[in-house]
Amino acid sequence: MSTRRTKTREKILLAAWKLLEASPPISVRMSDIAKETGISRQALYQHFPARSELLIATARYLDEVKDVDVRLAPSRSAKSGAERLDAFIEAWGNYIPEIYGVAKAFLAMKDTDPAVAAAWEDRMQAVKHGCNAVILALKKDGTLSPNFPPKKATDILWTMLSVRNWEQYRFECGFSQRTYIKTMKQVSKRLLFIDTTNSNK
Amino acid sequence: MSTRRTKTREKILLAAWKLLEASPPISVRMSDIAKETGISRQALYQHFPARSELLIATARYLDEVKDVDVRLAPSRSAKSGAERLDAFIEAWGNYIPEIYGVAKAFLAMKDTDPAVAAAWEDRMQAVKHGCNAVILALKKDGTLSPNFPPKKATDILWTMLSVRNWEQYRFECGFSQRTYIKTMKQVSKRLLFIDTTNSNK
DNA sequence: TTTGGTTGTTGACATGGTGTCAATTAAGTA
DNA sequence: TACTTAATTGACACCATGTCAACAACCAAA
Repeated sequence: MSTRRTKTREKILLAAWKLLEASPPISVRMSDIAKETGISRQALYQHFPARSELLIATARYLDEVKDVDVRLAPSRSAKSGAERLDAFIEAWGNYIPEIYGVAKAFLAMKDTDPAVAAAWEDRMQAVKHGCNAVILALKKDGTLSPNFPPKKATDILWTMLSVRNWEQYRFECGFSQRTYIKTMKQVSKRLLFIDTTNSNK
Repeated sequence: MSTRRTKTREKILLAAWKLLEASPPISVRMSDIAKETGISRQALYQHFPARSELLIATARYLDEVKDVDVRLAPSRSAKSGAERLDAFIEAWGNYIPEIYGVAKAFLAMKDTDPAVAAAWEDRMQAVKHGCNAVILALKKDGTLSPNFPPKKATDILWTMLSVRNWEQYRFECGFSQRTYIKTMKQVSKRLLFIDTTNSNK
């Protein structure tokens, strides 16, 4: 039971997380994380062979703590496709701000580090699967617009809900988080639902 | 007439452009640009005090060569709002791939360099103004959906047409450039047009 | 054609961040 | 207490950016 090692490791991940999620955002160096943890920079490398590994481990740690599956439960148990769409946007859309710091670090590094790119890709594919499930539920209900084949509808929804777009809406367009969620629901419905004389209230 | 200086400067910009636009994309260092230009790395700094300045100058050079205004002319002279929307998407959407290499370099650097961030911001605001003009034309026609106030419609269209989204559609979703354009036209129409018994063919 | 100023070249060096290594100290446990 | 594991310190390699100084090549005008 290397309890000491485990404890330090967790302290490191916690420190990394805290710094990455700091606002205003700062550039987080290995030395910053070491200082925040209360150990030497070199000791960091005994736990994580590279910055990229530490980043990936931090993401995994987040996954664990934040329990994504629980958050997505309402979406999965929704009765109609419409409800499922709303629940999914609610869950994922409100998850983004909680992971944004780490996500930003991933996005900044994925162009230079293949391992980071792969880890990011994984997570984004998971989101895409979520989108796809929503689209399939709509199709099953017969409420998916015939304008878009399911695959394409998935691509569109997925792109619409990207972290980059969240970033733009929040920081460039000045949307509040609430407005963001409301808008995404509104837009996705208008876009993906079959045309009826539907009033989207 | 420092014709020699001017000539070298242009050679540098051309080299930078060529390398940034290279496919597959590569990370472009000052030494790479120097080599491509046929001068020493240090000589580069006699023309551009920093990498960021060189990048910004390259963008300006692109602006000049590519003549954005001419491309946007069809959009501005469109008769209806609908035509204007199509023309704008066509112009901007087909412009993106031509500047993508440089845009990518901007996006990678704007988080660390304020000057780069400002230059990028400028260009994106120009695009946003284009989007806004489109929305206003729709409103004037009375064909803008009442679901979205003009400002919000602009934000949505602008975000939809971001370089990041183009990137995702092209490389993540595997859209062809043609499919991308077609999809953006289709989505924007469906989203922004007032509900009539419109068949979007 | 020589002189002078501009442009480019070479080599050396500072900086800042990542990652490595070796020797040493401090804990924690058998 | 003795052994193992974890952390510390200090030094160093690497790589990209950016700076500096001394020197060479070029072009133009007198």
